[in-house]
Order: sequence, then C-alpha cells, then structure tokens
Amino acid sequence: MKYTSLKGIQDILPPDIYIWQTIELKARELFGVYGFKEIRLPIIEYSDIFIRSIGETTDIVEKEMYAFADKSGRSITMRPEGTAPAVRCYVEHHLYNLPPPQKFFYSGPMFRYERPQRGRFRQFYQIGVEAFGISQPSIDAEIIVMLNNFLERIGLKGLNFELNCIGCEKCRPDYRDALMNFFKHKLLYFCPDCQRRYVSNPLRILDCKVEKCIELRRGSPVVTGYLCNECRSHFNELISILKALKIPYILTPDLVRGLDYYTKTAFEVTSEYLGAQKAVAAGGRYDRLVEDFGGPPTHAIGFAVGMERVVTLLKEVQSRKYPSPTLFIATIGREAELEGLRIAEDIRARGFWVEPNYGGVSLRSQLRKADRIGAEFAFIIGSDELRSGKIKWKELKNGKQGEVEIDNATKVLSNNIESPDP
RNA sequence: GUGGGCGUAGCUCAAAGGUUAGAGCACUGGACUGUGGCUCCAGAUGUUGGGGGUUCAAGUCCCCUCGUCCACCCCA
Repeated sequence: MKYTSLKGIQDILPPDIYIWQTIELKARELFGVYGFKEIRLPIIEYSDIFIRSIGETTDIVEKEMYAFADKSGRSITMRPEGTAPAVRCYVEHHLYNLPPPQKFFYSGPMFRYERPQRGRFRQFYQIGVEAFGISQPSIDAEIIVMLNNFLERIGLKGLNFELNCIGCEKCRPDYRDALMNFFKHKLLYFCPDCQRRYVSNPLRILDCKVEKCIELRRGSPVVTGYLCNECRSHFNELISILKALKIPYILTPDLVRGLDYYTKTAFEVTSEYLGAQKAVAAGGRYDRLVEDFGGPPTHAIGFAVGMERVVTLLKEVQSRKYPSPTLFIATIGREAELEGLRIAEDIRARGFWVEPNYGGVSLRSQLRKADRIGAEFAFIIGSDELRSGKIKWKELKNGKQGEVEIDNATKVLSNNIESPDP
C-alpha cells in the first residue's frame, strides 16, 4: 500500500459514522436543555497554552505533544485536550463579563503522539463541556447528572461512576506530604516506575497496577482525610445532592488526575469492557485555571467524553447497518432512462432516497441490484410503460406489484410507507 | 519510549521448505432477450507488507525494515 493514513490516525466510514452522528446529535440535544451552548475552537494553539495549563512535567507535555514551529518560528501545538483552549477562549473574549454561569460544549479531534493501542489513538475525538463562574457544588452535580443522562441516553449500560475530591492548592500539599512520608521508608521496594513517580507526582503511585506496589501502599493516607474545611464541605454537599437525585457513584479515594490544573471534584466513568484504556469520560474542577490565563478568579468545571471509546462500546451492542434507499428505478432504453431521472427528481424533492440505474444493464441485474442495496420499492420503466403512460412498481420485500400513472408515482411510496401491508 | 503477537485476493482465513499460491464470503455476467431473493455455471482479483540472506527450491527458515494489534508508560 503506497499511501496510508498516519500511525494511530484513522478514517471514520459508514456504517460506523452513523453511530458517531447519533452520539453527536444526542449530545447537542441534551446539553442544550441544560443550557450548554456550542463553541467551535481551533485545533492549533500556541504551545504555551498547553505547557502552562497541563503542567510542564506531565507526560502529555513532555513527550506527547504534536508541536512544530510555524513559518514565523513560533511554537504551535495541535491540541492534546480541549479545556485549555476553552479557557483561553473564555478569557480572550472577556466572557467573564457575561452573567454566570457560562456553559459551553465543543467537539472535535485531539492529538497526542502516543503509541496506539486499544482505545487509544494519535488523533482522537472528544465531546467536552465546560461551565464557568459557579463555585457551588450544585453545578458539579449538574454536569455529573448530565453526563450520566447522556451516557444512558446513547445506550451505554454497566458503567462505573468513580468520584473523588483531590483537594485544592491549600490542602493538597498537606496530603502530598503525608503520602510521601508514608512511602519514604519503603521506597526501595516499589517498582522503578513508582520510584520515579515519588519524585514527579507521588499521587500517581496510588494507581500503579503492580501487585507488589498495591501491597506496599496498603494503609496509606486517604485524600479525604486531609481536605481543608472548604473542600470537605464542598465534597459532602456534592455527595448529598447526588444521593438526593439517586445518581449512582463509587467513592474512589485513589482516583487521581493526570493534568495539573484539576482541583476539588474529580470523576471518571469507566467500563470493564474496554481493555486497559477503560475511561469513557472524565472531568473535574479547575478553579485556578482562568486566573492563570489572565482572567479574574473564576471557578470552573468540565468533562470530556472519549468518542472512540463510546463508539467501541456501542458497536458491541448495536447492529451496524447501512441505511438503504426507499426506491430503485430500473429502466430499459435511453428514453426510459431519461423518464426515470425525471421521476427520481420528483420523488427526491419529497424527501425520499432514490437510486437510479446508471448503465445499460439487463432488467434482471437491475432488480438484483435493487435487492442487494435493500431498496424498499422498485419502479420499472420500459417502452411499454412509456407507451401506456403507466409505470410498474414493485414492493421488494413481498413481491407485490402493480401499475400507476406516471404523474401519481410518488403516491405508491407514501401510501405504502404510511400504511405498510402486514 | 519499552515489550510481545500478527502481516497471503476487497473481507475472513488455508497452503507442515517442493508443480502454475487456494477456499468461503463479496463482486461481475449468464442459465432466465422485460422481473430481485434460492440454485447452478462462468469470470475477474495477488509484487504472499517491503528489502536482503540461506537453499537446487522460500508464502514457509534467518536478519533488517515498515505496518497493525495488544500490553507497559500515560490517558478520553
């Protein structure tokens, strides 16, 4: 194969595309009734936007960014995630001057230079939402409920809704210290990765999968024990709202986030059926980020849904089918073909999908084709029909056929489709 | 970046170092001059991912490379 797409970057074709369209449609509908407005964000940004927000020592920034210099020599990056651009947009357009909350959603491709595996690609799509300007946990609850509804509505079941509070800039250092203290004496027994994490991001030791490390971290400090009063009451209030709304959740004290900007509420929706990359959606609060971008102190929270992962799960439960045309028009001879095209235009104008016959092949193969593409009806037009002014129609699934005046051809479709024969 | 599995027709896969690399599905046509599905017949389709090596002989063995899948790292 001479020309292929890049590694980890794939085309999305029918019939998969219909699943994508359904998901996007339902997102628009549902997010709309919660007051989220669509924004379209650029795919490339100045690199600093990601370096400063995601964190210089994170893997995303250190080794996964699609970064390059443009012709002026400035460093440009293809976005690895959507929150930073959304915050940049919010600040750049002074949207903090509008009455809070300002709620937005967006969708599109993200890029990370990683080794592809199940559920992970170099170009992948997310639908994200961000809500700016509200500090109260009621908005945390709102987006969690909305996410829950969304996943349910597109047909996903059996998901785990994991929830945690990772503290703020006031209390997280305390927890971090406590954790490091706990690990300090047995550090040498941990796996090399964890020893590295101890320096770079000790919280990450909590989700190491190595058996030995799981054993060693038994009895380690729990984040919720170190929360400041504000974080604790925020978290408790969120939980009580979720309880009141009967939203299922799993308290997961070792749930940590890979991006530096998260504060307080963190959540992740996972599925057991996805392999190693099992998060279908994840999000959390980022109460400092707007300020970091030069805006006023502004509370904010959001989440992102991984499209490919949702599609993967949906493909397990949904049969994928190509849609099929309502009508195939079979014609014999040049004159009939022209008449057929005219009729096709009439019927298309009424919103039916019509496939014409494209070449001078036998009636037999034309009807075979009509059958194979799954057309509901076929029209047959030949010299007899042109002479009499009546075309023959046939309903493919039961072989029923008849004749109709050319001018009334559309009625065959509307009559039969509105009241299909048993 | 690290480790492992797999690359043969459009798709799913055969061919244990030995003729001209096959089968099913799909595709095109015919049997049935103007009536689909079922059946039967025929046809088209390959640099066996690429390059090098071993051998009288390589799809098959060896090396390199590329691609893909899975896992690690990390993440949606």
